[in-house]
Amino acid sequence: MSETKPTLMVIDGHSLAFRAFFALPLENFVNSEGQHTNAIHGFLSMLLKLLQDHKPTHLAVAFDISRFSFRTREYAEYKGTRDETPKEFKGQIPLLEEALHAMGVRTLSKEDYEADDILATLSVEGPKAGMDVFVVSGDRDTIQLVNDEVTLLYPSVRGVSELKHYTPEAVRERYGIEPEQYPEIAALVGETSDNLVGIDKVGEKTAVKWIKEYGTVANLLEHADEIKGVVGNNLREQRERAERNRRLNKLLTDVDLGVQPTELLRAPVDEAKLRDVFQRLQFRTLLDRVLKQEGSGEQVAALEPSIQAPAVQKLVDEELDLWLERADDTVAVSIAPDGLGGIAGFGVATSGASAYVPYKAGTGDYDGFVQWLASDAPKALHDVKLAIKTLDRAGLALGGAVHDTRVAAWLATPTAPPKTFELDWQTEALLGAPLPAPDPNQLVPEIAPEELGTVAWLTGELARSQRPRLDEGTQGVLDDIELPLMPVLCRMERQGVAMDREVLQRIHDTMREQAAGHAEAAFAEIGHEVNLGSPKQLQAVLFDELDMPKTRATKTGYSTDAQALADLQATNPHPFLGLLLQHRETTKLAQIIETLLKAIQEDGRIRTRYDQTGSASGRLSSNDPNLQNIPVRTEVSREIRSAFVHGAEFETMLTADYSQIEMRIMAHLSGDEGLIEAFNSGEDLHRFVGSRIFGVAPDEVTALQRVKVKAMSYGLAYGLSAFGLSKQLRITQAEAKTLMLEYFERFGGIRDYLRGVVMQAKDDGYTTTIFGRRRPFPDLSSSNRVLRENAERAALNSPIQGSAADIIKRAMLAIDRRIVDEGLGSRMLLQVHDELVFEVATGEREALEAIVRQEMGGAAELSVPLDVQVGVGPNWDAAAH
DNA sequence: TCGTTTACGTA
DNA sequence: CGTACGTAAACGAT
Repeated sequence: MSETKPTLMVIDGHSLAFRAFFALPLENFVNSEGQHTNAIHGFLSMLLKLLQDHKPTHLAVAFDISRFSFRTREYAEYKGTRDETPKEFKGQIPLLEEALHAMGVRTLSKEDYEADDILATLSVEGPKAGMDVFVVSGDRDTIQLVNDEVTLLYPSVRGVSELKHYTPEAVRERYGIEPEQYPEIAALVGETSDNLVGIDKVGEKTAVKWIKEYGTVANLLEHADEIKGVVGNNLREQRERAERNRRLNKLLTDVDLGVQPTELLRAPVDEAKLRDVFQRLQFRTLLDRVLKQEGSGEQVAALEPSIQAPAVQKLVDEELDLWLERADDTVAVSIAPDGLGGIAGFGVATSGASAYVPYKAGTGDYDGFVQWLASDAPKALHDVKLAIKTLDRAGLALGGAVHDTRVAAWLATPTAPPKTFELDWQTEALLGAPLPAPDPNQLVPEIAPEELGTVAWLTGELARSQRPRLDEGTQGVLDDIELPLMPVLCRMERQGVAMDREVLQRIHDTMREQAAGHAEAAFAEIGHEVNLGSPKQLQAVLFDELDMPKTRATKTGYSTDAQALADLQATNPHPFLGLLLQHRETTKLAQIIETLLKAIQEDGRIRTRYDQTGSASGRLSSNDPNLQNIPVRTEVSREIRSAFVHGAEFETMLTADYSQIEMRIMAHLSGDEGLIEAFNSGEDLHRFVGSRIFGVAPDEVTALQRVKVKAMSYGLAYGLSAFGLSKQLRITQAEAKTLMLEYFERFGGIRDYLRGVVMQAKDDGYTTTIFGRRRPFPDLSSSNRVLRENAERAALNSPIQGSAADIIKRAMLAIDRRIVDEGLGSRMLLQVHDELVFEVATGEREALEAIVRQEMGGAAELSVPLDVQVGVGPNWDAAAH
């Protein structure tokens, strides 16, 4: 193979990234934390193509440090026409640099100079060191750099994927001049993008003609009196413009870069770093592309999988016991259910060894292992809650779960899409290793037993990579709240809640009957049938047939929601509207009841599943069925709640809820003395607040005043605006504004606190709850106002809602511990964010109530008391009163 | 059959 | 132009 000339490629980073930013749709490239990535993605894509096409031996990417340089000092308006760089773009540059470094690419920048000057310097120094140079830039000034050794790759207007190659020949063809003459032309014509104004009436044609004749601007100006006509006059009058332009568009070729071109030899890709950066950017395909194209031979070979799991051994009997005994560190565990409620096998792994355990229940061969599973020996698993349930069904217990890769992923980025918490996603994205998966064509999909060891090992690898990344607060939440909560939630899910089928059936029939009546009457009003459940058909009826005024716009037309219908009823009363609303209400209730009836299991109980990773705030969510949104507001809906009963062997139901916990948390976090006093006074909160605002005695606060104050107080924690408040209270915006001002005059600490939360979150990029739970808020710095203001409201709410979630979770832990420790037969069944529902074993009513009051009340030390309302009754509805 | 949109239940 | 959720029906694309 013959010696080939080394090739240096120098890229103007900002210029190319900026083109990528506008070429790729912003909204399609955003990671789960809201970080925009289109410029990074586009840039790296283009870089890969450049590397593939030109195979440079040396490479550097130059960045401007700021928009200020020696040029702006000479001419303040230089590039002054450019708009402020979009925030969405700016934020991508540090990440792009990080990605480049991970790819072994040097980045260069120099205070007081532009990236173009770096390009120019290397264009001179490269050939001196015997290199050919490719300059990649979207700035036309770089045309002056082109010569036999230097080729300019210039993005065409068509986008980022096609680059025009400017060789001296191509420059001559395009402009009819030598490359080094380009700035002479540009100085005369001007350059809008640099805010350099040229000579009036002089365009490219004239400029080229002049430069062909006189060679340079300087020489042209010496002979300025030879030029005839208006343009000649203009040239003479505006000569300083041309001179200034020529000074500014000359690129410096002697910038001290502190690095020789030969030192820009391409470094190998740092795969670990690359995976880390790309994981954060959520670039999966690009990762493969980079590794395939740029990874060394070995790295490419190692891609599947990129990390090597230790060989999996089969362990039984004494070998198994010995293995466990020798594993002195945390052991990662994976479990394979057999699909029949039992367990087919386990995987176990330490950092250096992995094994699988074929399991047969009832043989006694696994006594040691079973004991170890239940023991405190530290274990890491993916989805501990599911593991506990699976084991429990098989008659086994799990102890010592010190890490859960699923919940840890959620705690780290609670706003990420749910799939990113899953094991397969994490192993692929973070470790670059596919998770062994069963052959989907199998009748009973099962992974090969030895693969269980690999699953466990990958879980362990993840755990080892996750834990050090968690900040102290998050680690505390994981260790002290989420992990210990898992067995508690398992018990609640296993127990379920007893239902009275007959009650539900009766209400259901009534609702269906009423709904049919409403529908029939509604049809009579408009003279034909229509699907009342179809917003589209309703729009036709309301806005075309009945010619009602248009309501709030939706994506597909106009709203027909309850609020819109009520508004219409106020302005354009029509019997159809009322009947439609009634129909909505009755069918909704009937539907809810049907869902509940279907969910009742053979033993007459409903079992929900609590999703510990289901919210961004730290709350639980409930599904299949959702028992956290059972109706409560209307008479009929309370009847539904009366169908939630205690099991036959229990004495009664008990419910306990925190009253105004979010306001109390606000009082605590804000330190607002007025609000703290309100809670410590024992006076009705809204009455107290109302008396302060309206300057009357608490018992003189009118009902209307109390309603207003209450709406204001509750709205605070959600970032309510004067507009929203006016809408809710049906008062004018001016009135709402006055109310808010008066409120904050008395309780200014709250306003200061809420503002402070947002400011802090802007600084940190995340909010924190009382117990250290974090939630990221990337959109707080968005230049998109809607996004930013949405983020601001979510951010100010987040420590409040999140702390409330922390507190009730802590209460659940404490209550569960007491119930277990004191050997009570009563059980905690439901959690509805600020409420806990129990069934009380015979004779335990007082004891349980004492425990619940004590542990809920003591779940956090705030500067105001945590008030707990407890009720007892034969069903959920009765107990709540 | 799927994903999206609309609507609506809770705290 | 008030936060956080889950579910269901209709609808249009597949």
